Amino acid sequence: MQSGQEHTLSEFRQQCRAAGLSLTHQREVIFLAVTASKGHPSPESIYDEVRRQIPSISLATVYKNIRTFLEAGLLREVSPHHGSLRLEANLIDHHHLVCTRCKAIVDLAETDIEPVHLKRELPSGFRVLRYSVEFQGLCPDCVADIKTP
Amino acid sequence: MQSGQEHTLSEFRQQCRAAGLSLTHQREVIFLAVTASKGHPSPESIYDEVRRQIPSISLATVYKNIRTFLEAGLLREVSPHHGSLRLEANLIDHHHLVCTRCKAIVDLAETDIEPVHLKRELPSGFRVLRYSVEFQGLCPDCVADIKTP
DNA sequence: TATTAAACGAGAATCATTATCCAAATGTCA
DNA sequence: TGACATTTGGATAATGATTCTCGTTTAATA
Repeated sequence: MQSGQEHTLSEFRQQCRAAGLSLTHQREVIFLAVTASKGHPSPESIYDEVRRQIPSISLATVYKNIRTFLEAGLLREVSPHHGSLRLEANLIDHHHLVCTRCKAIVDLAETDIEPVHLKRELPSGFRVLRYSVEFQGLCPDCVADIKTP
Repeated sequence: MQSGQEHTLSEFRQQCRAAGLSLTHQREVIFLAVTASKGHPSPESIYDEVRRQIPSISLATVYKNIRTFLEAGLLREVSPHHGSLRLEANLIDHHHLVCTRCKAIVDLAETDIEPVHLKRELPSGFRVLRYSVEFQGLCPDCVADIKTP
């Protein structure tokens, strides 16, 4: 185990306890693999990584625990609607309101927000073509559903 | 056919001509179904809609043409990495640089941009919990690849 | 340490999407 | 306009990602 993971590990154990999740070796290795990954890994790439330490682990176990961690708030998914392709015919720059509960997406006109300003230079060499702001939250329907379940 | 689609339709025909795409009845109905949809439809929901006008259409035809439209730039997909779940352990608010070519995602600290300001109220009832800015473009590697293929 | 509930592993099942292959429609040019 | 070459459509098989099932193993706790 590399140095620097001890802290993450004890934090992880504490988070599991707080969330009422059993501590298993598989869970520790999976979670550490995600945090150790510099990028934004896919379940498959985590599986590849974890198998180096637990060759017998099942892909289903990786998926199951990733989902558990997402539900417990220990991990987050980058895109709130990765499951199915979503289309738009509006090619003009604009922004999105996304309901994290029902996955609804509502457009917000480019002119509805002040232009975004960078405080510093971007990582070298990245060529930005456009940007869009994603406001995450709850749509009116889901707000109502939560208040009166 | 509802009023107001004639304009979209003639525009569509012109875009197809410009892109060298054959004009078919299926393509027209599919494209109009996407533009008529107020939200951000999935292929499946477009299929359901289109079948009301062309009951014999195949789901594969819908997918094929959606892909064609995306490649020709007639449509856009909402999420640049919808294909596979991507994780992050960084729960602190931050932003993303996304390479539209190789799908790489790089974090940008919350403090790297000026706070986003709304010019007007959001659509009523939407409760915003957080926002993040997605800068789309090309990462250094892909910039280099394009220059020297 | 014995009991019980939760988690694991293997593989089947499901869902979204793409590929294949033949028939039908489109585009073009004489 | 008619014939031909090309593209597209429809049906269905195949693939890839993800979830489910079920019998076995492990963790939590008394």
